[in-house]
Amino acid sequence: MCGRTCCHLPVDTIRRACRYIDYEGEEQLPEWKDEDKYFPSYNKSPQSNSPVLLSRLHLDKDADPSERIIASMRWGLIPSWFRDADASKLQFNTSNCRSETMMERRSYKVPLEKGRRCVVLADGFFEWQQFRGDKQPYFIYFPQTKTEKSFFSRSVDEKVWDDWKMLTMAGIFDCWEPPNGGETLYSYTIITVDSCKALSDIHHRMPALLDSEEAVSKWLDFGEVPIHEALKLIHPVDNIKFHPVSTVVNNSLNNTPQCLEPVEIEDPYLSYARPKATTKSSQKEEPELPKRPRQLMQKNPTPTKRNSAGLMEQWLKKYGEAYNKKPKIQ
DNA sequence: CCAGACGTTGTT
DNA sequence: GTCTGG
DNA sequence: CCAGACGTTGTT
DNA sequence: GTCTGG
Repeated sequence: MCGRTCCHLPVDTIRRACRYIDYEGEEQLPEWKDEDKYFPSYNKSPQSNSPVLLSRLHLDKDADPSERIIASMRWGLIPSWFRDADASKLQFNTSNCRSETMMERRSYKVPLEKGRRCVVLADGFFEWQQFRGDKQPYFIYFPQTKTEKSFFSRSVDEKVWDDWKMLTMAGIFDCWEPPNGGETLYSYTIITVDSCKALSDIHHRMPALLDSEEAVSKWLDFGEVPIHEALKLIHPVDNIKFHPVSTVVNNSLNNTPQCLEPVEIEDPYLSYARPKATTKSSQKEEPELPKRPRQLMQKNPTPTKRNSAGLMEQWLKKYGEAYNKKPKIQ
């Protein structure tokens, strides 16, 4: 599941991390709508704003459909029909959306049918593993080109973050007009799936990750890629790294780099070791033991099947597999 | 037809 | 136990 | 997601 | 606004 992220990079660094190649083969930096509504934090919770990618076609009627923009949006989707004057009065949770039922849920089906697909950006997300009533948080993120360790020390040179590969999560957004007037509120939900093998020891759900440029492009391009094609992108993704972090992250007010710092933890598997019951009378059901989380080395993701025609297909032929070969800016 | 919901997570 | 606020 | 509140009257 | 339950 996904109820906390880290997104601490400044606007310009994020824009550079989001450079991409459009269908004309041109390198682009996305424009940022509502730049001033984004506040970087090592500890972002629902109701706060984070950067999301979306097709410019949502805002400009005759934009190139492959053109991406970044917008600051509220985490926790407010359906367009919500009538209370205060968005925070919504009486149900929309920070996550189950992929299995999203086409049946009124709050998600309607925006999905309008093509309101977005890609939520973060340095990574946090997940809490439960054992013996305790909770161990982990930081979870895409594998990096530079060694992961170089990002997490206390005295890290902030410039190393220029090389961070941001996490890209599939989301749905909606637009809400405050009944008493004011600006349109853009808000989003993060789609969840069963967890991948690598994460299954930590938790049984995870956000739907888009782990290639091709997947991001298809999820965003609601003009070229119909829902039934886009839904094929929503599945567990194993291309992931993680490490345990301090419980400092538990309190969302703790906005410090310590939230990312790896910590040594007592092996929960060993901590469960105890004598086995030998008599029939004490043959109670043993509580299930959490397994030792392992850092699994993952292969490159297999490219998604290509189905759509026209510009999209041409673009894919040329750039679809250029994933990770980021062209330099200038 | 009207009334009322509209959502996810986890869990002994 | 359940909801709100961060 | 976790942390922390969960309530009213009247009072200084 | 739209769907489900009665």
